[in-house]
Amino acid sequence: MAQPKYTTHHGMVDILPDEIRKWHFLEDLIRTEAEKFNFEEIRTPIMEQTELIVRGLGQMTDIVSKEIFSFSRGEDNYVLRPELTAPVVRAYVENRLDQRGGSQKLYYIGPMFRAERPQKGRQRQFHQFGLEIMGSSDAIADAEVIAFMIHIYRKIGIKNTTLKLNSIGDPESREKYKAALKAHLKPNFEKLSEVSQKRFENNPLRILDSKEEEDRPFIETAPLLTNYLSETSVNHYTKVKEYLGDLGIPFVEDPYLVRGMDYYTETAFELISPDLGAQDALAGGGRYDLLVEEIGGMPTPAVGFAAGMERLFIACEEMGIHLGSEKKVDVYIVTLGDAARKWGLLQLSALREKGISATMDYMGRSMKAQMKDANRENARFAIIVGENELKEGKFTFRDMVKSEEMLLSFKEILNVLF
RNA sequence: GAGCUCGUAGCUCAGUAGGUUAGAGCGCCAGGUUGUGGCCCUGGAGGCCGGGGGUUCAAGUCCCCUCGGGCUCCCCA
Repeated sequence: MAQPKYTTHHGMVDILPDEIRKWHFLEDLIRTEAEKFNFEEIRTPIMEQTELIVRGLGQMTDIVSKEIFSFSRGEDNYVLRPELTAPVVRAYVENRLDQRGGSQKLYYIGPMFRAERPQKGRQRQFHQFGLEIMGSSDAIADAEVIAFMIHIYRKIGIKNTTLKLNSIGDPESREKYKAALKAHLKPNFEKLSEVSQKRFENNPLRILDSKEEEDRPFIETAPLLTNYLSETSVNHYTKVKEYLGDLGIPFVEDPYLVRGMDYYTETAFELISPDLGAQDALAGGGRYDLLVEEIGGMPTPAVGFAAGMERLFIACEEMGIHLGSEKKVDVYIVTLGDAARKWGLLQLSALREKGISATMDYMGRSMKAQMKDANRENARFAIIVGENELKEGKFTFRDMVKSEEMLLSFKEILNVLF
């Protein structure tokens, strides 16, 4: 096929009418379930100040160092948001949401942008939903965040998942651990993979995450972060695990789980699925107790997660789950002749006024073509109107499912439709 | 940034050792039914065989370049 003149940018996809129903279904589900958990939606701009993202996620992270779309205009630096935790925290601080009292429970749905090489489950514009609880350091908050996340996947029927859990502690214990880890790796520095060598100074924790074969022996013998956690961190982590157990949410502890953003503290978790291929993370999140202060707000503990919507759809496909209903319309008005077309146009509004969805042919096609169209559009009923019907004031009212017809006045049709 | 792989109708794909006007199924349009959908039958529209160059009497088919898609590494949703 010849390549069209204009196409979407690499890694950016159109969501077409045939697939929009599953999006609506998922969005509706997220909204109704989030409200059951008493979360409120927040919408922030697609673009933020570059500095917010750099400071928030960390200069050295992969996302900031090579995956953000940014540009400047005059004095201002813009960035297409690569995630929403930092922007939500910004909004929380900027709008003094803490003054609403209590902890703030926020959820969001929307597009994110990362300049990566697209592949299965990875696009440059993709969609996430997620939630954040601001103002609570209690493990109950961690448990609720995870519970909501799991709840959504259970509700949809995606069962083949694993919840990975870890605690990365507070900054002090992490510093102590980093020192110990570096001491352990240093004698074999030359044998480490190239990426790991690069991370040795600026981000040694991520070496634990390495999938490079040559790193494995050193990772396996490395000290565990778990053993360097402060008493407070251990207590918090223990509580989280206890609550998850009580809630009947199975999890696997993964002491090597380290997440990509610098703002994480304490609890870190990831929901993975073997159905996704190489990009196996359905959702991920954790606690970020220092981010609010980092961005200029009062010290405020917080925890949240983000989930990839496209990846959720991939998991559904693999499991044969169909989201959303078929497209349909209540009434299709089939018209013959100009007078009938005008009559149809007027009755469309009358039907819609009553809350009935209705449509008609706009192309002046034959009756057969209109019936075919009504069928394709999944019309429940067809109203057929020509010269005779107009004269008599009685219209052919066809039940498209039962294939039965009656001759009724428009008023009688309205009665049947209720 | 690196590697692998694939580009033939709207979609899924056939195209035999290079050989005349490039095919099928689905979808679309029309007719069979002068006012009736889904099933069936018939017909039609729709392809610079991704683009450019080369080899050859002859290229969808072979070679080179290029563009685009998909997958993988890294990392993440």
